[in-house]
Amino acid sequence: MNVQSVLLGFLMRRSMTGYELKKFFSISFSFFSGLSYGSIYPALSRMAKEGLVTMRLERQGSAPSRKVYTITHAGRDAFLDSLKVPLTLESPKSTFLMRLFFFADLSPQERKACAGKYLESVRAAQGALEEARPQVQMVADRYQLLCFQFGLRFFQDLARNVEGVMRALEEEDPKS
Amino acid sequence: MNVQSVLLGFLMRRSMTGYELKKFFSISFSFFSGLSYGSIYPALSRMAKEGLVTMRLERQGSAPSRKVYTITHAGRDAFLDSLKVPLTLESPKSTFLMRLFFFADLSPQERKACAGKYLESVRAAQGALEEARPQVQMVADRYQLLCFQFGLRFFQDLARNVEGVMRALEEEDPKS
DNA sequence: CCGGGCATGTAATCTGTTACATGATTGA
DNA sequence: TCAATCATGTAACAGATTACATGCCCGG
Repeated sequence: MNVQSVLLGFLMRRSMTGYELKKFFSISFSFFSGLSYGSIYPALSRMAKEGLVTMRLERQGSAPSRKVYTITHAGRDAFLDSLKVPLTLESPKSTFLMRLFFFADLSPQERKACAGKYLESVRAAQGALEEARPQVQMVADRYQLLCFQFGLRFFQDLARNVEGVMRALEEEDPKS
Repeated sequence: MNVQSVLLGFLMRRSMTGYELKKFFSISFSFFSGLSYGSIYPALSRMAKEGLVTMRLERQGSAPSRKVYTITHAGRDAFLDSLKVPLTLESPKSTFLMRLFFFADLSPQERKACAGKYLESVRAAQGALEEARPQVQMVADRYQLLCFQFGLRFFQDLARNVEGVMRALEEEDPKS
């Protein structure tokens, strides 16, 4: 699932400018992915060249022109095809996992501090996601809500997993 | 945690060639990350230039020479410093999450098939990891074992999460 | 004799981010 | 007047992967 598919997916819902796509993306997707203008604008240009979208220039007085992109039939086909490509399971690329792997090179205090801070950040992410719920519920369909819940659970599970590690660290060095 | 830090981390344990590093990496790390020669060899050359490692050429008759890399004092420092850099929480970049987001564009059957196949692959990964346990236990220290268990739990949690999605899909369309 | 493991490396490519560059409108 | 929002884009960089290129040794 690359930039192109995501952009097409949003354009399936309605026509938008690159700027709006980024905003939309930030609201709905923020917790599991990000997209920058540096990838959105070139992708839209390319897709227009390839006939997956059409562009309509909206001049508005002296204000900067908006480029409203609309998905074409070919674009829809490309998007629906991309939804059928078999998924590949990604490995849990966690910075914490990497760090944990080399915990032997840290002191007991450093180990606990590291795991503790990570746990905090996981809980913070979880909290932020929970607070975003009303916003998400405004724009999300049934499956996007499922997506949201998947994300919440993900962070909950992650927190529990890290808590397990912390318990193991405590057992090994109960003092301090 | 970039290529350099990982390589230095392994070289903290013992001196090795690029080839051995890759093998070591595959055994211990495979389930949460991968490294290719295309990134290992250039990194080792660069690190040698920067004085983080030293290289000893081992000629062995007509067989290809081995380049055995040994970590230097500067290398140790660099590695230990890299362990103290604060972790940033990464977002759950899951291909499944992306797909789920656009499930409205699939048929009920396609949705179930997608989630089902993904669940299968998660369970397969879980199984593969469990089978690798004896191998891991041979080479892993206490924290690397913790790492392994973290990975196992990760897949278990992921499977449960996907099962939750599948139940939601069933409720919506109980027939078939 | 041939496949697999040992051993090294480069070049092309991909896919994206960050920083830079510009400029108007609008509301506090 | 000043910050935020709207709006577009490029250039440099980053960090990797994949495919290519080479060649020996050993066991079956």
